[in-house]
Amino acid sequence: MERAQDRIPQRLRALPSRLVNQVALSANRLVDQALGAAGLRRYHYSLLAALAEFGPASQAALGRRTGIDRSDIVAAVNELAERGLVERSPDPDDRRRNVITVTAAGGRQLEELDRLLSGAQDELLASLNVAEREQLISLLTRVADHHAAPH
Amino acid sequence: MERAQDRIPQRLRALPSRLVNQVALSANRLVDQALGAAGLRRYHYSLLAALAEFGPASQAALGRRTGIDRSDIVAAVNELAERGLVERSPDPDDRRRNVITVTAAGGRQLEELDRLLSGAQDELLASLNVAEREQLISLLTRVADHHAAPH
DNA sequence: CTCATCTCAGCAAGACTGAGATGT
DNA sequence: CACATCTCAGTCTTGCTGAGATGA
Repeated sequence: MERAQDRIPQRLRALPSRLVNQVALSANRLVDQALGAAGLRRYHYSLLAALAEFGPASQAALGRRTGIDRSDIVAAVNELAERGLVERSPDPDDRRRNVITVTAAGGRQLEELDRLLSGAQDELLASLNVAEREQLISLLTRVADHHAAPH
Repeated sequence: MERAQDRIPQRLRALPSRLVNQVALSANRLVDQALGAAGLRRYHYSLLAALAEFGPASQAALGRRTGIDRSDIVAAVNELAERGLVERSPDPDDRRRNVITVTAAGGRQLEELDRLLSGAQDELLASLNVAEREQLISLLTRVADHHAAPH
């Protein structure tokens, strides 16, 4: 019989790449939980956020802005439309496109999701004070930007 | 036609949970690339590291120490054994178990993987100086530990 | 003709579940 | 008997690719 909690190798515990993955896992768990309280998922929030910030858009543009694959946008928009949070209508200027628009209910839902998400971030960073949170965000942003850059 | 690079919503860019995910993605890409140079994967490194630090172990113990699922250990150990990096032999004290042992070649391979991985971490954190790297690691460790704790 | 858009069908990898065979 | 171990088969989810239909 082995000890209940086996120790994790130091080589692994110290690896930044692994640390970041663990934190990402916790983050995803907390965020999924929070958004799940509203019956929605991460990509729903991404879509609503993109629509709220940049206004009505084609599904292709939404895909580029949120990083959601072209193939998956269809179903996600369907789900939002079924709940009355967005409307899909043909673009009169370019009949290949659907223009997606947030409804009033969608706007209210987004505010609610913002509150839920903000709570999840607080939980995630609960062990850090305000200055430390800002520092972590700043460092992560620099690392992320460095690799997102047009190489 | 849309602009080539669509802007990402500020709500998303600012979210710590999202930042951490982006960084984790870059980390995984770099690490996979580095280990791929030796023809191995992340879980192979985890296994070799666990064996090197805690000595020969059963497959079940390896699973607990590395977080690899019991079902996936079998194949991973097979792959390492085929390459002659570990040996699988029946445990004389408990005949349900296989005892997995690192070979000399496995030890050398681990050192090589350590070098490759260390290079990947450097690439990942290239935009930070040494003090900043330590700070990031310390903050991430605190966040990770806070959520890993036996709640 | 070319390219973009929307849509669907299907693949591949990863994380997991269930269950059987063996042994403690 | 309950439980641990090793193994295989199969499921589910996610991110992606390919291709067809429509239209600019």
